Amino acid sequence: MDREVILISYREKIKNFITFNDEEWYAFTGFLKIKKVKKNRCFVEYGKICRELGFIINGAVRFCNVINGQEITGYFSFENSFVTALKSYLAEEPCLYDIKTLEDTIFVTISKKNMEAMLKHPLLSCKMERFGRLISESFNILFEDRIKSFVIKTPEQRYLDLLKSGKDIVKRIPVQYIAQFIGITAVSLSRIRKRIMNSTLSTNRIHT
Amino acid sequence: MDREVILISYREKIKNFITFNDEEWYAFTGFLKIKKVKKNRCFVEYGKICRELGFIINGAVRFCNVINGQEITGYFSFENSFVTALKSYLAEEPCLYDIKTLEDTIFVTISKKNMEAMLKHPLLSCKMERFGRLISESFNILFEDRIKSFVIKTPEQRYLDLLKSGKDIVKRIPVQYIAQFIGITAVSLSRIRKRIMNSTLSTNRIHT
DNA sequence: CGAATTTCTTAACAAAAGATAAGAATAATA
DNA sequence: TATTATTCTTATCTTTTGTTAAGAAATTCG
Repeated sequence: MDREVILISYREKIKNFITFNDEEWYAFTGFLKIKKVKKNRCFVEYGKICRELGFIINGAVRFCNVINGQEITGYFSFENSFVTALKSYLAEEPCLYDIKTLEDTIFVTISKKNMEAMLKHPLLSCKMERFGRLISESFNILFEDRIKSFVIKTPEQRYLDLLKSGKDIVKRIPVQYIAQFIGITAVSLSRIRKRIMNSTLSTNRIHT
Repeated sequence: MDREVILISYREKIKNFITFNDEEWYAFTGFLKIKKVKKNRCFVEYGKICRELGFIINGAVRFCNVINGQEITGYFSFENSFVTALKSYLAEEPCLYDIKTLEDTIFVTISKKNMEAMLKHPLLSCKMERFGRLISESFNILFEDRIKSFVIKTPEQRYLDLLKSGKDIVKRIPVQYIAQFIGITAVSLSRIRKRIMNSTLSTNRIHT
């Protein structure tokens, strides 16, 4: 995919966040970069300051903590969503996890520097404030639900919710990562899955 | 406290998010309301759409889910922080929890309607986009840490982190609510506290 | 101050999750 | 296709948490 095609796709996909007239679009695209990252590589690396706000055109990433030498994946993002190491990006401090690609992934990125330039740019300033706000708010909505699920739900309920949601994460992500996403070990999730299967089976038997 | 005093305090406290010249301030304050809520009353009520962005001048609130007839508190906010039922406020959907005051609390609030008016107001528009963005981003930073703690830490570690942080929540909040905040029962936290105490004692003994 | 209420701790048992290791099922790739 | 490697499940045992109930400690309020 060449730059022009990717940017056209990007413009379409972010139109719920921001729209442009041609003049603005021309100015805006000058600040964008395309970044192609092969499978299992880092988009953001532990210990470094994340200076990019990304948007996934296609592909997927996982947010990956290393605890006692073992990887624990806390989150996923798929195509058509914004990705960044939020705290690191916002506070300009070293990132405490990796963001790694699960597949070959194409990003459109805005560097922090360019974002700040746009926030001062006469033509774009106000629009970019809004753009930033809407992106940030969309993260808030995701996060609020996720925190609530940890506070009021059991791991089993969280897994059932995931199944019900029918999200990409269920279809495309290895079970071990899903377990970590839920906050438990793979072994424990395996037991939960068995419990669910058994109770589903016995329920079906009653009804037939 | 009368309105003028409260607003002066507000202006000072939010200056990291937004600053005004006198003309802007005059316009801005026209959109603000003061809300005083007695202890143990709702600032936001389950099932209703939250249409206010609040800021706590003094007092404190808890975010309170009702599960099987039992209250579970998932979060707290204290003076000098913004409060709203985020998802409900942003998506204009019924709120799925209460926000209740822990003490008599004074809020400065911006109604959604007024916020939208300001976002169109020639003098304030761009500033308010930014204001909204910065508030939203500050929530994101809090949320990201909190989610990570659920994914990679045990309840015991989460409690120890809280102690280390020395936050108001440790000093001002009943233990049972802290347990819920951590995602466990009060009984379980009680055991954890005992474990910690014992290991602290034995450590001290070794060193003396 | 004293009674009543609420909050916190402890105990006992059940249920769930963590750790480790080994075997089955899948997927990758030579 | 056969081999290798990875991922998933199962088993066993330990640790932790949930549940319920009862008693201790602290608060509230008349």
